[in-house]
Amino acid sequence: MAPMSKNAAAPSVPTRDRLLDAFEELLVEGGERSATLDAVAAAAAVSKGGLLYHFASKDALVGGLLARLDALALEDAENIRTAPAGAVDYLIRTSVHTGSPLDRAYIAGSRLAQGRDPRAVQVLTEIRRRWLSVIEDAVHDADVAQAIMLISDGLYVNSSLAENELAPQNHTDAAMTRLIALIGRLLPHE
Amino acid sequence: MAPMSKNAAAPSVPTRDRLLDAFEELLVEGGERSATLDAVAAAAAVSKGGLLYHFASKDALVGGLLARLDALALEDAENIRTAPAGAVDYLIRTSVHTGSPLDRAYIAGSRLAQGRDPRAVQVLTEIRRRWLSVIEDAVHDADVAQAIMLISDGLYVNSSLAENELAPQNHTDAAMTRLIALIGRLLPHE
DNA sequence: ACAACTATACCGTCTAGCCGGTACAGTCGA
DNA sequence: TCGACTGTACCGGCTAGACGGTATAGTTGT
Repeated sequence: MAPMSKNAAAPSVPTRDRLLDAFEELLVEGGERSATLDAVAAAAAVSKGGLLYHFASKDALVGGLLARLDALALEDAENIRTAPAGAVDYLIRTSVHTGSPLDRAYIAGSRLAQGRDPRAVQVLTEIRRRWLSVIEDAVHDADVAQAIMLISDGLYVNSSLAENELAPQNHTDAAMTRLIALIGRLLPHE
Repeated sequence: MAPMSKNAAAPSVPTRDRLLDAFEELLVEGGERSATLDAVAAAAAVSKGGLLYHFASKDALVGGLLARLDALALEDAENIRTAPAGAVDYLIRTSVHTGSPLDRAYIAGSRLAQGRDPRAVQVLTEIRRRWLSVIEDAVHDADVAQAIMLISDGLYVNSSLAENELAPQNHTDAAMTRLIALIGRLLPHE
Protein backbone atom coordinates (compact mmCIF):
# COMPACT_ATOMS: atom_id res chain seq x y z
CA MET A 1 0.00 0.00 0.00
CA ALA A 2 0.87 3.63 -0.04
CA PRO A 3 3.43 4.29 2.65
CA MET A 4 2.43 7.90 2.64
CA SER A 5 -0.50 9.34 4.52
CA LYS A 6 -1.62 5.90 5.71
CA ASN A 7 -5.07 6.45 4.32
CA ALA A 8 -6.39 9.66 5.65
CA ALA A 9 -4.25 10.70 8.62
CA ALA A 10 -0.84 12.07 7.82
CA PRO A 11 1.85 10.65 10.10
CA SER A 12 2.26 13.77 12.14
CA VAL A 13 3.79 11.49 14.77
CA PRO A 14 7.07 9.93 13.65
CA THR A 15 7.00 6.17 13.14
CA ARG A 16 9.58 5.66 15.85
CA ASP A 17 7.30 7.21 18.41
CA ARG A 18 4.27 5.36 17.11
CA LEU A 19 6.20 2.12 17.59
CA LEU A 20 7.04 3.06 21.15
CA ASP A 21 3.40 4.03 21.73
CA ALA A 22 2.24 0.70 20.40
CA PHE A 23 4.76 -1.22 22.50
CA GLU A 24 3.63 0.69 25.58
CA GLU A 25 -0.01 0.13 24.83
CA LEU A 26 0.47 -3.62 24.42
CA LEU A 27 2.46 -3.85 27.65
CA VAL A 28 -0.21 -1.96 29.56
CA GLU A 29 -3.16 -3.80 28.09
CA GLY A 30 -1.82 -7.30 27.74
CA GLY A 31 1.35 -7.55 29.77
CA GLU A 32 4.84 -8.57 28.79
CA ARG A 33 3.75 -11.68 27.05
CA SER A 34 1.54 -10.07 24.47
CA ALA A 35 4.05 -7.43 23.47
CA THR A 36 5.76 -9.37 20.69
CA LEU A 37 7.54 -7.79 17.77
CA ASP A 38 4.83 -8.88 15.36
CA ALA A 39 2.12 -7.44 17.60
CA VAL A 40 3.97 -4.15 18.06
CA ALA A 41 4.53 -3.76 14.34
CA ALA A 42 0.89 -4.54 13.58
CA ALA A 43 -0.39 -2.16 16.25
CA ALA A 44 1.74 0.64 14.85
CA ALA A 45 0.62 -0.21 11.31
CA VAL A 46 4.19 -0.85 10.33
CA SER A 47 5.75 -3.98 8.88
CA LYS A 48 8.06 -6.07 10.99
CA GLY A 49 10.89 -5.02 8.76
CA GLY A 50 9.97 -1.41 9.42
CA LEU A 51 10.05 -1.99 13.15
CA LEU A 52 13.47 -3.58 12.94
CA TYR A 53 14.64 -0.69 10.85
CA HIS A 54 14.02 1.64 13.80
CA PHE A 55 14.87 -0.77 16.60
CA ALA A 56 17.36 -3.41 15.67
CA SER A 57 16.22 -5.78 18.39
CA LYS A 58 13.64 -6.19 21.09
CA ASP A 59 16.28 -5.12 23.55
CA ALA A 60 16.64 -1.85 21.65
CA LEU A 61 12.88 -1.41 21.76
CA VAL A 62 12.91 -1.86 25.52
CA GLY A 63 15.79 0.57 25.74
CA GLY A 64 13.87 3.14 23.73
CA LEU A 65 10.85 2.84 25.95
CA LEU A 66 12.91 3.13 29.10
CA ALA A 67 14.79 6.16 27.78
CA ARG A 68 11.53 7.92 26.97
CA LEU A 69 10.14 7.02 30.39
CA ASP A 70 13.19 8.41 32.09
CA ALA A 71 12.97 11.68 30.15
CA LEU A 72 9.27 12.04 30.94
CA ALA A 73 9.89 11.34 34.61
CA LEU A 74 12.62 13.91 34.78
CA GLU A 75 10.23 16.58 33.51
CA ASP A 76 7.62 15.36 35.95
CA ALA A 77 9.89 15.70 38.95
CA GLU A 78 10.17 19.37 38.07
CA ASN A 79 6.39 19.65 37.74
CA ILE A 80 5.94 18.13 41.17
CA ARG A 81 8.45 20.46 42.73
CA THR A 82 6.87 23.59 41.29
CA ALA A 83 3.21 22.58 41.45
CA PRO A 84 1.11 25.53 42.63
CA ALA A 85 -1.15 23.38 44.82
CA GLY A 86 1.88 21.76 46.43
CA ALA A 87 4.06 18.76 45.71
CA VAL A 88 1.94 16.29 47.64
CA ASP A 89 -1.28 17.39 45.99
CA TYR A 90 0.26 17.06 42.55
CA LEU A 91 1.87 13.68 43.22
CA ILE A 92 -1.30 12.12 44.57
CA ARG A 93 -3.55 13.50 41.86
CA THR A 94 -1.27 12.27 39.11
CA SER A 95 -0.87 8.84 40.71
CA VAL A 96 -4.21 7.71 39.41
CA HIS A 97 -4.39 6.53 35.87
CA THR A 98 -4.79 9.80 34.03
CA GLY A 99 -3.75 8.47 30.67
CA SER A 100 -0.90 10.93 30.47
CA PRO A 101 2.19 9.89 28.51
CA LEU A 102 4.15 9.49 31.73
CA ASP A 103 1.38 7.40 33.23
CA ARG A 104 1.33 4.96 30.38
CA ALA A 105 5.10 4.81 30.16
CA TYR A 106 5.39 4.20 33.88
CA ILE A 107 2.93 1.33 33.88
CA ALA A 108 4.60 -0.16 30.81
CA GLY A 109 7.92 0.11 32.62
CA SER A 110 6.40 -1.66 35.61
CA ARG A 111 5.40 -4.56 33.42
CA LEU A 112 8.95 -4.90 32.21
CA ALA A 113 10.25 -4.67 35.75
CA GLN A 114 7.92 -7.44 36.81
CA GLY A 115 9.41 -9.52 34.07
CA ARG A 116 12.57 -8.78 35.99
CA ASP A 117 14.29 -6.80 33.29
CA PRO A 118 17.18 -5.35 35.30
CA ARG A 119 17.27 -2.08 33.35
CA ALA A 120 13.58 -1.54 33.93
CA VAL A 121 14.00 -2.20 37.63
CA GLN A 122 16.84 0.28 37.75
CA VAL A 123 14.97 3.02 35.90
CA LEU A 124 11.88 2.63 38.06
CA THR A 125 13.92 2.58 41.22
CA GLU A 126 15.62 5.79 40.17
CA ILE A 127 12.33 7.49 39.31
CA ARG A 128 10.87 6.56 42.67
CA ARG A 129 14.00 7.77 44.40
CA ARG A 130 13.57 11.15 42.71
CA TRP A 131 9.92 11.40 43.67
CA LEU A 132 10.73 10.51 47.25
CA SER A 133 13.40 13.15 47.33
CA VAL A 134 10.99 15.83 46.09
CA ILE A 135 8.40 14.86 48.67
CA GLU A 136 10.99 14.84 51.43
CA ASP A 137 11.89 18.41 50.50
CA ALA A 138 8.24 19.34 50.67
CA VAL A 139 7.29 17.75 53.97
CA HIS A 140 10.58 17.83 55.88
CA ASP A 141 10.04 14.40 57.42
CA ALA A 142 11.50 11.20 56.00
CA ASP A 143 8.87 8.91 57.54
CA VAL A 144 5.95 10.99 56.34
CA ALA A 145 7.47 11.28 52.88
CA GLN A 146 7.85 7.52 52.85
CA ALA A 147 4.20 7.03 53.79
CA ILE A 148 3.08 9.42 51.06
CA MET A 149 5.13 7.53 48.50
CA LEU A 150 3.50 4.31 49.62
CA ILE A 151 0.05 5.81 49.10
CA SER A 152 1.09 7.01 45.67
CA ASP A 153 2.33 3.51 44.82
CA GLY A 154 -0.88 2.05 46.13
CA LEU A 155 -2.89 4.31 43.86
CA TYR A 156 -0.93 3.08 40.88
CA VAL A 157 -1.57 -0.53 41.79
CA ASN A 158 -5.23 0.15 42.31
CA SER A 159 -5.81 1.97 39.09
CA SER A 160 -3.82 -0.47 37.03
CA LEU A 161 -5.34 -3.55 38.66
CA ALA A 162 -8.96 -2.62 39.03
CA GLU A 163 -9.07 -0.40 35.95
CA ASN A 164 -12.60 0.65 36.90
CA GLU A 165 -14.16 -2.10 38.97
CA LEU A 166 -13.33 -2.24 42.67
CA ALA A 167 -15.06 0.52 44.57
CA PRO A 168 -16.55 2.48 41.70
CA GLN A 169 -15.72 5.98 42.78
CA ASN A 170 -12.38 5.64 44.47
CA HIS A 171 -10.51 7.76 42.03
CA THR A 172 -12.81 10.65 41.55
CA ASP A 173 -11.63 14.15 42.11
CA ALA A 174 -13.62 14.33 45.33
CA ALA A 175 -12.09 11.10 46.65
CA MET A 176 -8.62 12.43 45.87
CA THR A 177 -9.38 15.64 47.69
CA ARG A 178 -10.48 13.70 50.77
CA LEU A 179 -7.38 11.53 50.57
CA ILE A 180 -5.12 14.55 50.38
CA ALA A 181 -6.89 16.06 53.37
CA LEU A 182 -6.26 12.81 55.23
CA ILE A 183 -2.59 12.93 54.35
CA GLY A 184 -2.53 16.40 55.85
CA ARG A 185 -3.09 14.79 59.24
CA LEU A 186 0.21 12.98 58.91
CA LEU A 187 2.04 16.26 59.16
CA PRO A 188 2.57 17.35 62.77
CA HIS A 189 1.94 20.96 61.79
CA GLU A 190 3.60 23.21 59.28
CA MET B 1 -2.53 -46.58 47.54
CA ALA B 2 0.85 -45.44 48.78
CA PRO B 3 2.52 -43.36 46.05
CA MET B 4 5.48 -43.04 48.37
CA SER B 5 9.23 -43.78 48.34
CA LYS B 6 10.08 -42.89 44.77
CA ASN B 7 13.66 -43.95 45.16
CA ALA B 8 15.13 -42.68 48.39
CA ALA B 9 13.40 -39.56 49.66
CA ALA B 10 9.77 -39.89 50.52
CA PRO B 11 7.88 -37.00 48.94
CA SER B 12 6.57 -35.50 52.12
CA VAL B 13 5.11 -32.78 49.92
CA PRO B 14 2.83 -34.11 47.20
CA THR B 15 4.00 -33.56 43.64
CA ARG B 16 0.96 -31.43 42.87
CA ASP B 17 1.92 -28.97 45.58
CA ARG B 18 5.55 -29.00 44.56
CA LEU B 19 4.48 -28.05 41.05
CA LEU B 20 2.41 -25.18 42.37
CA ASP B 21 5.34 -24.09 44.54
CA ALA B 22 7.65 -24.15 41.56
CA PHE B 23 5.21 -22.22 39.39
CA GLU B 24 4.85 -19.60 42.12
CA GLU B 25 8.58 -19.30 42.58
CA LEU B 26 9.21 -18.81 38.89
CA LEU B 27 6.48 -16.18 38.63
CA VAL B 28 7.87 -14.28 41.59
CA GLU B 29 11.50 -14.48 40.53
CA GLY B 30 11.25 -14.17 36.78
CA GLY B 31 7.77 -12.95 35.93
CA GLU B 32 5.14 -14.42 33.68
CA ARG B 33 7.49 -14.99 30.84
CA SER B 34 9.89 -17.29 32.60
CA ALA B 35 7.19 -19.48 34.08
CA THR B 36 6.96 -21.92 31.19
CA LEU B 37 5.75 -25.48 31.52
CA ASP B 38 9.25 -26.80 30.93
CA ALA B 39 10.69 -24.52 33.58
CA VAL B 40 8.00 -25.41 36.10
CA ALA B 41 8.46 -29.13 35.52
CA ALA B 42 12.23 -28.84 35.82
CA ALA B 43 12.02 -26.74 39.00
CA ALA B 44 9.73 -29.31 40.57
CA ALA B 45 12.01 -32.14 39.43
CA VAL B 46 9.20 -33.68 37.42
CA SER B 47 8.98 -34.40 33.72
CA LYS B 48 6.75 -32.32 31.57
CA GLY B 49 4.50 -35.32 31.11
CA GLY B 50 4.27 -35.58 34.87
CA LEU B 51 3.26 -31.97 35.14
CA LEU B 52 0.56 -32.40 32.55
CA TYR B 53 -0.72 -35.39 34.40
CA HIS B 54 -1.52 -33.18 37.38
CA PHE B 55 -2.50 -30.09 35.44
CA ALA B 56 -3.85 -30.79 32.00
CA SER B 57 -2.99 -27.34 30.69
CA LYS B 58 -1.29 -24.15 31.67
CA ASP B 59 -4.71 -22.76 32.32
CA ALA B 60 -5.31 -25.51 34.85
CA LEU B 61 -1.99 -24.69 36.49
CA VAL B 62 -3.03 -21.06 36.81
CA GLY B 63 -6.37 -22.20 38.18
CA GLY B 64 -4.65 -24.33 40.80
CA LEU B 65 -2.43 -21.48 41.90
CA LEU B 66 -5.35 -19.08 42.11
CA ALA B 67 -7.44 -21.54 44.09
CA ARG B 68 -4.65 -22.00 46.59
CA LEU B 69 -4.15 -18.25 46.83
CA ASP B 70 -7.82 -17.72 47.49
CA ALA B 71 -7.85 -20.33 50.26
CA LEU B 72 -4.76 -18.83 51.89
CA ALA B 73 -6.24 -15.35 51.71
CA LEU B 74 -9.48 -16.49 53.29
CA GLU B 75 -7.52 -17.80 56.28
CA ASP B 76 -5.55 -14.60 56.40
CA ALA B 77 -8.62 -12.38 56.57
CA GLU B 78 -9.51 -14.21 59.77
CA ASN B 79 -5.99 -13.72 61.12
CA ILE B 80 -6.22 -10.00 60.46
CA ARG B 81 -9.58 -9.73 62.14
CA THR B 82 -8.45 -11.50 65.29
CA ALA B 83 -4.87 -10.21 65.51
CA PRO B 84 -3.98 -9.37 69.13
CA ALA B 85 -2.04 -6.22 68.17
CA GLY B 86 -4.93 -5.03 66.05
CA ALA B 87 -5.98 -5.45 62.43
CA VAL B 88 -4.02 -2.50 61.10
CA ASP B 89 -0.81 -3.55 62.83
CA TYR B 90 -1.12 -7.07 61.43
CA LEU B 91 -1.99 -5.96 57.90
CA ILE B 92 0.90 -3.54 57.65
CA ARG B 93 3.47 -5.88 59.15
CA THR B 94 2.48 -8.70 56.82
CA SER B 95 2.48 -6.44 53.78
CA VAL B 96 6.23 -6.59 53.53
CA HIS B 97 7.73 -9.56 51.83
CA THR B 98 7.82 -12.04 54.70
CA GLY B 99 8.18 -15.10 52.55
CA SER B 100 5.02 -16.60 53.95
CA PRO B 101 3.01 -18.89 51.66
CA LEU B 102 0.35 -16.22 51.25
CA ASP B 103 2.98 -13.64 50.45
CA ARG B 104 4.48 -15.66 47.68
CA ALA B 105 1.10 -16.71 46.32
CA TYR B 106 -0.10 -13.12 46.34
CA ILE B 107 2.88 -11.82 44.43
CA ALA B 108 2.62 -14.68 41.96
CA GLY B 109 -1.04 -13.83 41.50
CA SER B 110 -0.10 -10.22 40.86
CA ARG B 111 2.22 -11.27 38.08
CA LEU B 112 -0.60 -13.16 36.41
CA ALA B 113 -2.92 -10.21 36.86
CA GLN B 114 -0.38 -7.95 35.19
CA GLY B 115 -0.43 -10.36 32.31
CA ARG B 116 -4.09 -9.47 32.33
CA ASP B 117 -5.39 -12.93 33.18
CA PRO B 118 -9.01 -12.05 33.99
CA ARG B 119 -9.34 -14.75 36.64
CA ALA B 120 -6.24 -13.49 38.42
CA VAL B 121 -7.57 -9.95 38.35
CA GLN B 122 -10.85 -11.15 39.80
CA VAL B 123 -9.25 -13.17 42.60
CA LEU B 124 -6.95 -10.32 43.60
CA THR B 125 -9.78 -7.82 43.48
CA GLU B 126 -11.84 -10.03 45.76
CA ILE B 127 -8.96 -10.51 48.22
CA ARG B 128 -8.39 -6.78 48.41
CA ARG B 129 -12.10 -6.20 48.88
CA ARG B 130 -12.03 -8.55 51.88
CA TRP B 131 -8.98 -6.86 53.39
CA LEU B 132 -10.59 -3.47 52.95
CA SER B 133 -13.74 -4.69 54.64
CA VAL B 134 -11.79 -5.98 57.65
CA ILE B 135 -9.92 -2.69 57.99
CA GLU B 136 -13.13 -0.72 57.69
CA ASP B 137 -14.55 -2.71 60.58
CA ALA B 138 -11.44 -1.93 62.58
CA VAL B 139 -11.17 1.81 61.95
CA HIS B 140 -14.82 2.79 61.39
CA ASP B 141 -13.95 5.22 58.61
CA ALA B 142 -14.08 4.37 54.93
CA ASP B 143 -11.57 7.00 53.84
CA VAL B 144 -9.02 6.05 56.46
CA ALA B 145 -9.47 2.37 55.65
CA GLN B 146 -8.88 3.20 52.00
CA ALA B 147 -5.69 5.07 52.81
CA ILE B 148 -4.41 2.18 54.92
CA MET B 149 -5.07 -0.24 52.09
CA LEU B 150 -3.12 2.02 49.75
CA ILE B 151 -0.16 1.97 52.11
CA SER B 152 -0.37 -1.79 52.32
CA ASP B 153 -0.42 -2.01 48.52
CA GLY B 154 2.50 0.37 48.35
CA LEU B 155 4.50 -1.84 50.66
CA TYR B 156 3.88 -4.79 48.40
CA VAL B 157 5.05 -2.87 45.36
CA ASN B 158 8.11 -1.68 47.19
CA SER B 159 9.18 -5.03 48.51
CA SER B 160 8.54 -6.80 45.25
CA LEU B 161 10.21 -4.15 43.11
CA ALA B 162 13.20 -3.15 45.13
CA GLU B 163 13.72 -6.55 46.71
CA ASN B 164 16.44 -5.08 48.90
CA GLU B 165 17.90 -2.11 47.15
CA LEU B 166 16.05 1.21 47.42
CA ALA B 167 16.41 2.68 50.87
CA PRO B 168 18.12 -0.19 52.64
CA GLN B 169 16.25 -0.19 55.89
CA ASN B 170 12.72 0.66 54.84
CA HIS B 171 11.21 -2.62 55.86
CA THR B 172 12.80 -3.26 59.19
CA ASP B 173 10.71 -3.89 62.23
CA ALA B 174 11.55 -0.44 63.54
CA ALA B 175 10.50 1.22 60.30
CA MET B 176 7.22 -0.67 60.37
CA THR B 177 6.59 0.42 63.94
CA ARG B 178 7.16 4.04 62.97
CA LEU B 179 4.88 3.67 59.97
CA ILE B 180 2.13 2.19 62.11
CA ALA B 181 2.49 5.05 64.56
CA LEU B 182 2.13 7.45 61.66
CA ILE B 183 -1.02 5.72 60.51
CA GLY B 184 -2.37 6.23 64.00
CA ARG B 185 -2.44 9.95 63.26
CA LEU B 186 -4.96 9.34 60.52
CA LEU B 187 -7.52 8.29 63.10
CA PRO B 188 -9.32 11.28 64.61
CA HIS B 189 -9.35 9.56 68.01
CA GLU B 190 -10.73 6.25 69.16
C1' DA C 1 20.29 9.56 -4.72
C1' DC C 2 18.73 8.47 -0.45
C1' DA C 3 16.04 7.59 3.63
C1' DA C 4 12.21 5.35 4.98
C1' DC C 5 9.93 2.16 4.52
C1' DT C 6 6.91 -2.61 2.50
C1' DA C 7 6.55 -7.46 1.53
C1' DT C 8 8.01 -11.93 1.80
C1' DA C 9 10.71 -15.74 2.81
C1' DC C 10 13.36 -18.02 5.85
C1' DC C 11 15.96 -19.94 10.25
C1' DG C 12 16.71 -21.78 14.93
C1' DT C 13 14.71 -21.92 19.21
C1' DC C 14 11.13 -21.99 22.47
C1' DT C 15 6.52 -23.25 23.99
C1' DA C 16 2.17 -25.62 24.79
C1' DG C 17 0.12 -29.58 24.45
C1' DC C 18 -0.40 -34.60 22.91
C1' DC C 19 0.38 -39.37 23.17
C1' DG C 20 2.27 -43.97 23.74
C1' DG C 21 4.54 -46.36 27.08
C1' DT C 22 6.18 -47.90 31.88
C1' DA C 23 6.07 -49.14 36.72
C1' DC C 24 3.64 -50.61 40.32
C1' DA C 25 0.07 -50.99 43.90
C1' DG C 26 -4.26 -52.65 44.76
C1' DT C 27 -8.79 -55.35 43.54
C1' DC C 28 -11.32 -59.29 42.44
C1' DG C 29 -13.25 -63.50 40.73
C1' DA C 30 -12.28 -68.46 40.27
C1' DT D 1 -3.12 -67.72 45.35
C1' DC D 2 -2.92 -66.71 40.93
C1' DG D 3 -3.77 -64.26 36.91
C1' DA D 4 -6.37 -60.65 34.75
C1' DC D 5 -7.38 -56.23 35.19
C1' DT D 6 -7.69 -51.17 36.98
C1' DG D 7 -6.08 -46.69 38.48
C1' DT D 8 -2.40 -43.65 39.70
C1' DA D 9 1.74 -41.47 38.82
C1' DC D 10 4.77 -40.60 36.05
C1' DC D 11 8.57 -40.49 31.56
C1' DG D 12 10.14 -38.77 27.20
C1' DG D 13 9.59 -38.12 22.42
C1' DC D 14 7.02 -35.53 19.23
C1' DT D 15 4.55 -31.67 16.60
C1' DA D 16 2.50 -27.25 15.26
C1' DG D 17 2.86 -22.81 15.85
C1' DA D 18 4.82 -18.57 17.92
C1' DC D 19 8.78 -15.88 18.49
C1' DG D 20 13.11 -13.13 17.70
C1' DG D 21 15.93 -12.18 14.23
C1' DT D 22 18.07 -12.11 9.31
C1' DA D 23 18.00 -11.20 4.56
C1' DT D 24 16.83 -9.17 0.48
C1' DA D 25 14.41 -7.12 -3.32
C1' DG D 26 11.22 -3.61 -4.38
C1' DT D 27 8.56 1.12 -3.72
C1' DT D 28 7.93 5.98 -2.78
C1' DG D 29 8.33 11.00 -1.43
C1' DT D 30 11.81 14.63 -1.25
